[in-house]
This record gives sequence, C-alpha cells and structure tokens, in this order.
Amino acid sequence: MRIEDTNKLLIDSGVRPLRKRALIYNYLLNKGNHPNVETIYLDLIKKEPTLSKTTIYNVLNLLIEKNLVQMIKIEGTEMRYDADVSPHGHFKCASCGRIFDFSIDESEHPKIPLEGFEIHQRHYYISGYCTDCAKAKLN
Amino acid sequence: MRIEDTNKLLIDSGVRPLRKRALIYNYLLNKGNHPNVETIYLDLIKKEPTLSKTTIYNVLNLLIEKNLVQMIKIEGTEMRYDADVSPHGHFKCASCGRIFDFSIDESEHPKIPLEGFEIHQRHYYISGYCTDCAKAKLN
DNA sequence: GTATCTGCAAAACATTTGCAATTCT
DNA sequence: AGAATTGCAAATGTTTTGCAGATAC
Repeated sequence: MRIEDTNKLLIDSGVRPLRKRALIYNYLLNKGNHPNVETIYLDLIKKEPTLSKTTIYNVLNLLIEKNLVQMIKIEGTEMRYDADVSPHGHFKCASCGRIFDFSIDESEHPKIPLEGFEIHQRHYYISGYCTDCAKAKLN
Repeated sequence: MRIEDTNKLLIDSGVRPLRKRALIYNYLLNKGNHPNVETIYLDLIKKEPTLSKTTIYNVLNLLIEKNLVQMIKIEGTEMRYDADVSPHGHFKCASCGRIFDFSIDESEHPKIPLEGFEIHQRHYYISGYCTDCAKAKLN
C-alpha cells in the first residue's frame, strides 16, 4: 500500500496523517507480520533516521485507541502489533518463534458460558510447532 | 488442598517438594484466581516472612516448565499465573479488572486451518464488561 | 558434605512520562 | 502564532541474573 492510501485511512479514522504516523502505520499494513517496537524501530530508522522509539510508542497507542491496530500478547514480556484488526487467531511456533495468522469463522467462536457478560474483544492464541519445525523434529 | 497433597503433586511431577515451593504452589491451587507476583508476595509473606520475590519467580518458572502452572498474559505488562492448566478461557473485565474463568467444551474449540501444525496450548482471552459492570453502566 | 536453593542487590528490558524543542497548518 | 507532535533523558515497573550464604538430604 502506498503512503497516500495510508494517509486516507488515517483521515477516515479521524487521525491527522502526519509524516511519521503514516510511515509507521504504512509499515504495519505492508509487512503484515507482528513486529515488536524494537523491530519497527530498526527497520524504519533506515529510511527515517530521526525516528524515535517514543514516537513509535505514541503512534501505536494512538492507532490502538482508534482501533486501527491491535496489541498481541503472545510473546514473553513484550507487545506485538498487528494492523489487521479483523477477528483472527495467532499461532506462535515455540521452535522458530514465527507467528502465523489464521482465520476463525464467526460461527466457530466458542460460546462463552458467562451470563450477561458483554464481549468486546476476542483473542485466540495457539502455541505449538509449525509444519516446518514439526517435520524438522522428526529427523 | 493441604500442603501434604501439594507435596505429592510436586513429587509426581518430578519436583522436589521444598517448603517454599510447596507454599507457592499450594497458594495457587487453593486461591484459584490469577494473581501476579506482587499479590502472591504480599499474601505469602504474612505467613512466610523470609520469602522473596526472586524465589517466587524461580518457583513459578520451574512450575511452568513442569506444566503445573501456566502464564496468563491478559493484563497490561505483567504476567498472571494459573495453577489450572486444563483448557479453559479467561474473561477480563475492562471496568473492574477481574478475570473470570470459563470452560470451553473440547468440541467447541475452533478448527485451526493450518495444515501440519502441532498444537500444544490454546489460549482464549475475551475482554469486555462483566455482568455487574455492564449493569452498573446502565444506571 | 555436597549439591541445590534462596535472597539480596544490581542489571536488563519494555514502556511511560516530563518537558523543551520542533513541526504542522 | 498557536496547538499538536516529537524526542531526549529520566522514571517506572516487571522480570532476570550474579553471587554469597543458607538449607536440604
């Protein structure tokens, strides 16, 4: 996705499309993985040497508030960030560390046996071995 | 559960049933909630004044390794700990902060559309408002 | 008696905050 | 110009680590 299209998405959500904001959001949209702040920082300072981690935190928190990005808590102590806010699950491979997205059909969401509870968000996290690592283990 | 029974569980999992280990595991088993390290510490030093947080971290990491305890990452940056390692979900109330357990029937687990992946753990986290807070909001 | 465990203090990280400088319109 | 944003440095909060002393068997 081009920066201009990213700007448009920001404007549509009531966020002023500032240069560094758009850069960070564009990065998340295009990479499609689930980077931590460190990775975002190291990747982006190549093209934007004055970018700081504080700004990355600021922007991410803003984008989360505007529901353009979601936090993923699948790694140890750090947060991962995902520009795909549609309902989907995450699989973390315990061996290679990669995180895989998978879709969950609406009809497949487990019923929550909690009477009168109001559900806002669902997070489905799976851990185990991905195909590659499961195969490698057999050898 | 009595300490003697906790000791037995530890031995069955190949863990030497040391005094402070058993104390911490027994606490988690009996409380049945999802305390953070701070809460465990404050509760247990009442009866075991020489207990340190370092030991709590050490013991928890050992119990996790032995699959007697699982980490729950539903709060901001801190870890919560749960001695119930059977498959179940957690609901976090965004208003009062309480965490509720709920069971998920085996047949209800969503199918994971990832060919050849080996699943070890499933975490299902829901956030929203609990019944009490949902009602309070209406007033 | 020896290996293991514990606990203090310090280190290591991730994230937030205060505030002055910069940028945007 | 004026309001919002940025970035440095410091603060905060959680978890880990190094190592000396204590404990278990």
